Amino acid sequence: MDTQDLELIINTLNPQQQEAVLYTDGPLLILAGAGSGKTRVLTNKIAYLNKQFNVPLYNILAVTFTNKAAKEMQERVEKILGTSSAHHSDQWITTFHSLAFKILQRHSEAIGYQKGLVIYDSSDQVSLIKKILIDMDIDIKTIKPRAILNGISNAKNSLITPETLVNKADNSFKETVAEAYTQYQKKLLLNNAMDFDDLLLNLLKLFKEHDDILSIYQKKFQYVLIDEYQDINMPQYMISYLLSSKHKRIYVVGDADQNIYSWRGANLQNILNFEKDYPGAKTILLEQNYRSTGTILNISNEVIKHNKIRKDKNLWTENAVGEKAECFIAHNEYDEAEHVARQISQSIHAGTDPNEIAILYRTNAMSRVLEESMMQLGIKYKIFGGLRFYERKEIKDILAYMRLILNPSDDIALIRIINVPQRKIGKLTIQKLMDKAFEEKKPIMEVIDTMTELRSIQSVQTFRQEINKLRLAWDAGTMTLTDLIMKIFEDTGYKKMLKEEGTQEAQTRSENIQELCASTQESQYTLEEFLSLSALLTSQDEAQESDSTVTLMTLHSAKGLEYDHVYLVGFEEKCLPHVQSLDIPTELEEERRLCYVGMTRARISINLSVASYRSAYYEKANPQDISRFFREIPKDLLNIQLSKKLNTFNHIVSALKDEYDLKIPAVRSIQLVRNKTHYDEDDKNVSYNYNVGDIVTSPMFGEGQVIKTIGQGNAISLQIKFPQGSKLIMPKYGKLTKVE
DNA sequence: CATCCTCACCTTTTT
DNA sequence: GGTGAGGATG
Ligand SMILES: Nc1ncnc2c1ncn2[C@@H]1O[C@H](COP(=O)(O)OP(=O)(O)OP(=O)(O)O)[C@@H](O)[C@H]1O
Repeated sequence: MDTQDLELIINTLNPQQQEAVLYTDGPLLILAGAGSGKTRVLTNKIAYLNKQFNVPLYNILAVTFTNKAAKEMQERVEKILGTSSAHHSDQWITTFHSLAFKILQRHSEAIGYQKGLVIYDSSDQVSLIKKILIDMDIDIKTIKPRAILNGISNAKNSLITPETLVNKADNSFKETVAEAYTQYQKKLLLNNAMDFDDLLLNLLKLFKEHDDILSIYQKKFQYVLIDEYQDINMPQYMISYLLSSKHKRIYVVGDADQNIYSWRGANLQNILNFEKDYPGAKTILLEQNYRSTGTILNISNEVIKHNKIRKDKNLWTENAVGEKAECFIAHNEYDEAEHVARQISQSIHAGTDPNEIAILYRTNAMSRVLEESMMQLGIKYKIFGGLRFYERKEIKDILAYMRLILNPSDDIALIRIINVPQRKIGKLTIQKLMDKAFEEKKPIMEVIDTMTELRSIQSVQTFRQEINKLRLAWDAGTMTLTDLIMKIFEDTGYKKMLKEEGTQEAQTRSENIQELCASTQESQYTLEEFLSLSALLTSQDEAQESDSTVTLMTLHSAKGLEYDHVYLVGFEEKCLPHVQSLDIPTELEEERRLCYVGMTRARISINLSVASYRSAYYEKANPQDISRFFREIPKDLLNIQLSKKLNTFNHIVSALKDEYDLKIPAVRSIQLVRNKTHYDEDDKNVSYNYNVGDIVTSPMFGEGQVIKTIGQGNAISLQIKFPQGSKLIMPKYGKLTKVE
């Protein structure tokens, strides 16, 4: 039996991969390009350690980049080992942040925290820092809270303490950051809370200050495996170093070309110096790509070669050559989105599994237009990123109640919900409570009784009683999380509030809370586990795999994933590469790596698209140049397709036409000619006579009503409201018929 | 104290 | 195009 399993683990790998799995004597660095099976090696290695050496899974620490990746790896390991190895409860295939949280929860007192740690997500951070800045008499209009938080986060990622930052501050902004940082950490501690960065820092602190505790985990984690090592930051590097410093059984995999998180402290040096930091380390290169077609690999390799700061590597495949990459030149982002949605729709009708299609973009904001097109064509899709479930107002409100029940000194939670639903406790009252708490350096709950002069003190006391009642009920220990959520929802009047609002939106919110409830039905978590988990879960973890849906996400989120068909939209200068990185060579190279990551997600096809004009949210449409990365793709591996909707003169087309074989859309070229002759006639003979209110039919959109006319004569444009939305159409081109 | 309105400004990427 | 701060009004 066992030997069979072992063979299964080994035989599905090529010789280099096998070597990587079998080598267990000391530090191991696996350097490899995209799709070469790095993750597969790690997965099989875990299975191998378990099967060959009987290493229980609880002695193996495997760190992945996202919770989703961790879950996937867990599932794959389970599949290889069979369900018999149900060490379910004590599995450590996880992310650095979850690892830190799990450990810190157990030892919070050792670093000056109490039990019941709370994790602050980014909106909690913002409200806390705002509060601090206001206390510091700083105008949050001139100094943006986000900027301060960035400064703090950068400091943390470089292991700089508040004190050091104060000493290093050499201008007033830095001084502000340093002072805010100091206050921020104090407040967090007071609220028994940590932000994401603190999880790592505090774990490090725990390990550094408590040899005995470190030693427990060094013994526990006999093997340390780390995926995506190129995107590890300083604290993460230190944590993995400490954990493996006794036994040196640390196996890491990474690809320097996929380093895309340097902006949040990921340091390439960590992987480049691995052999130096871990003397005697063995390095294995994986060079065969199993994921993509020859063409896709070729294109990606050519693009990434243009990075100067880079070691070249030889990545090859035995897969079929495959199709050329498509590149669609659209008029604007709407045209682009429509085209992408059409293509996808056709592809799905032709039998493609929607789950095997992904649309990738540089910024979250770009998803909206795409979503609209997907909806119009009735294509089911899911979005990674954007607003997470746990970041929705109503969910956070309920969670805030839960936080306050768990931890009465959580002022942020208190302020969030003290007047939701309304209890006639206004800004002034809250301000006074905050001031008092600030003065006395006590949590708000504890200063309430000293504030008898407040007009709405009665409401505040009632509120406190309400919370205390809920806490009492919970502490009795007979309630499940589901019960608690329902009780909060009903007893606080939240449900009533939503009901009375009566809007569609309120209905949705109510449903979301029900969903939160449902999600706790089967969980075994304690209240604090549940709360912190909810802060750690990202949008990536929430998606249900069951449906057949197309995936939309940012290039960053696509890391580590793979799809048959990849649509890479916004392949433009200022977009990819992003405008903010154009002047900074190192960041430009990171953009190129991002492009490389995106392209190498594809197994079968890459579909690029470019919008000739794109409007950045508040601006009007700006002409866009095609991405420099486009020119780095070998010409013979590209099929360029022009949109029918392009203006007669298009800057991208004229820039490309001498070098590239541009396919003029067949329909359009005929139309052009025909229109040209018509045009002359039109000029003389036809006068378009459309007025607001006219009913028209269009072959493309069906029946609609004119809601606006722009221009006149044969150059008239009509804004027409169709069932699926309003369109701007020129009757000259649009073949409209007037319905009398 | 609550609600409605206006105006400014905006996110690049995420655990 | 949307969110949040701040002001005017009930
Ligand atoms: N030896 C092999 N034989 C067949 N298929 C393989 C082999 N090794 C890996 N694969 C497949 O190749 C694909 C890529 O593997 P994997 O995700 O492990 O690569 P990776 O190096 O982690 O990629 P990336 O760095 O791009 O995320 C997967 O579908 C995997 O199943």
